[in-house]
Amino acid sequence: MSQPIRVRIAPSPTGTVHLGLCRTALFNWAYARRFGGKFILRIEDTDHDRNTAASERAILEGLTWLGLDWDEGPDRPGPYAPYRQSERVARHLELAQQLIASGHAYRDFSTAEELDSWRAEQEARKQRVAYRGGDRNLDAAESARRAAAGEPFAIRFRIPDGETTFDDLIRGTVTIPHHEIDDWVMVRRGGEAPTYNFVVVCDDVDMCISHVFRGEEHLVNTPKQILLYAALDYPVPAFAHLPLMLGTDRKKLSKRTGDTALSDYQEKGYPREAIVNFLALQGWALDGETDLFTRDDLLAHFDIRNVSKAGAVFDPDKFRWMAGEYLRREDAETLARHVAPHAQAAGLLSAEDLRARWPWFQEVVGAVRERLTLYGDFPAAAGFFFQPDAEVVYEEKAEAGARKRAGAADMLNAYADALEAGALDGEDLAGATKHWIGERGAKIPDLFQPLRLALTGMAGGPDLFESMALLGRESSLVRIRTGARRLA
RNA sequence: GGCCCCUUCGUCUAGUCAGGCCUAGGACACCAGGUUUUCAUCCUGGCGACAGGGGUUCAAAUCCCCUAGGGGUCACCA
Repeated sequence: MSQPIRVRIAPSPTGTVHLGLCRTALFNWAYARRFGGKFILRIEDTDHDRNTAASERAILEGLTWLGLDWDEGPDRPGPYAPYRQSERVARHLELAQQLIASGHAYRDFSTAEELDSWRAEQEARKQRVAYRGGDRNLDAAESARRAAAGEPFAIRFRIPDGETTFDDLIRGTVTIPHHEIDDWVMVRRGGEAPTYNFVVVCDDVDMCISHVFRGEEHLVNTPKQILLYAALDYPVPAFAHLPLMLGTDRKKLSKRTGDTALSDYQEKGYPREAIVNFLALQGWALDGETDLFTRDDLLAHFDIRNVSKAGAVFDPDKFRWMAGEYLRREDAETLARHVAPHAQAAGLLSAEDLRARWPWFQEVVGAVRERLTLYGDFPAAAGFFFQPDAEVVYEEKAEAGARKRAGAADMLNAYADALEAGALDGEDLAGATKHWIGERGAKIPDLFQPLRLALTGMAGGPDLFESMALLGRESSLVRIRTGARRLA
């Protein structure tokens, strides 16, 4: 294995950017970066109705956002361009012809109807037999003549007798008997459209891919491809089949049991490093003790050989926890910057407000940071700071709690009076307030609970005095007076 | 159903290749305490697993065999 390390991710641009794709990309990327290889992005857009330009863009943006940079790709031309499979079809067809000439492939003139009836026969016989096309042994000259006459055909790979054994970097030795494998279609009837299993190998060959790391669902495809490498007379790359990411139903992660799109997590405000960290933990562990590790830790220790074999059930709770860990480690400035888009999206304040009151905004974020798990939690946690003073939204539970305090309204008014009179001025408003409560023969919650309601409308929240400072004297007083009125 | 892969706490996993350091470690979740003006954060403690059965060995989570369970795959989709 002295050849240079070149790994790749080959997503098809259909739909959203799936977390499974992100993890496969991450492992390929990490391997390339750890061992000084190249990471290639190739778009698998073999002509299909589902391919969209928007999806291709989403893939490039998503991977870029995650910080998984590639060395060669559709937007980053390298020595093996182009990096979009649809642009390489001429080459695929050329190789297909070459394989017909060498006898590794043959033209199958079977019609769709013939195929259907063959399949029906299998069904009836209750026993599956691999497809060996009727035209498999057609005389070469005859085959060429019919093709020249314009008769439509598909090109199939000729699976020899025997079995294929290969060494999987994660699973060890895997053997699959050939009688399980169809003579598979390399080029569809019509002669213009090559299939996935074919182009993948053609392109991996042409791009000198040394290691193929992909999902376990491709494990049984591997013999087909290995046989093709041999037919093309090209060294077989190393393979590693990653365990699948499973949903809570223990089946391949899908929308059935939760969010699977990277964009879902971006929109909810998961820190990107938390996503990378969590994805890495799906099948790989740094040392078994440390769950939280940096990208550098990953790059210093990652090896595909340490990836586990068993599928990993995706645990949304642990993912959220991890997001919170990363979020809370951010400094005030960074956190505020990450939270700002969510505050705007929720209509809390405009871009201009944000600019004009940036230092204040940072302090507000700082006041609630312990209550955030995701950036997107900010509007719910700190929304009250942005509500009109006379219209603070009271949560039912909070209001009920405040009403249980006898004389809550009077208490609030009296407290407002004291504040206005400057009776509590000084360094320590919290201490002065507690002293004030004691003088009146009341208990702390008698004031604090209604006060919290008046100020924030919530039952929980940041420190009351910090909140008042952030709200400002005027706003605070209006809110307290309003609270007294509403509780009366 | 055939074939292939997999199997340690509910979940993610360490330990398995090189059998003894494992009365199986960490984390999430959960439960119970503590800190706190509330909520949250934070701290402490608890609960909790080697799928089952046979071997091999002085010794097995670790090696071998069988069984069971789960998953993947069987397209002119990718």
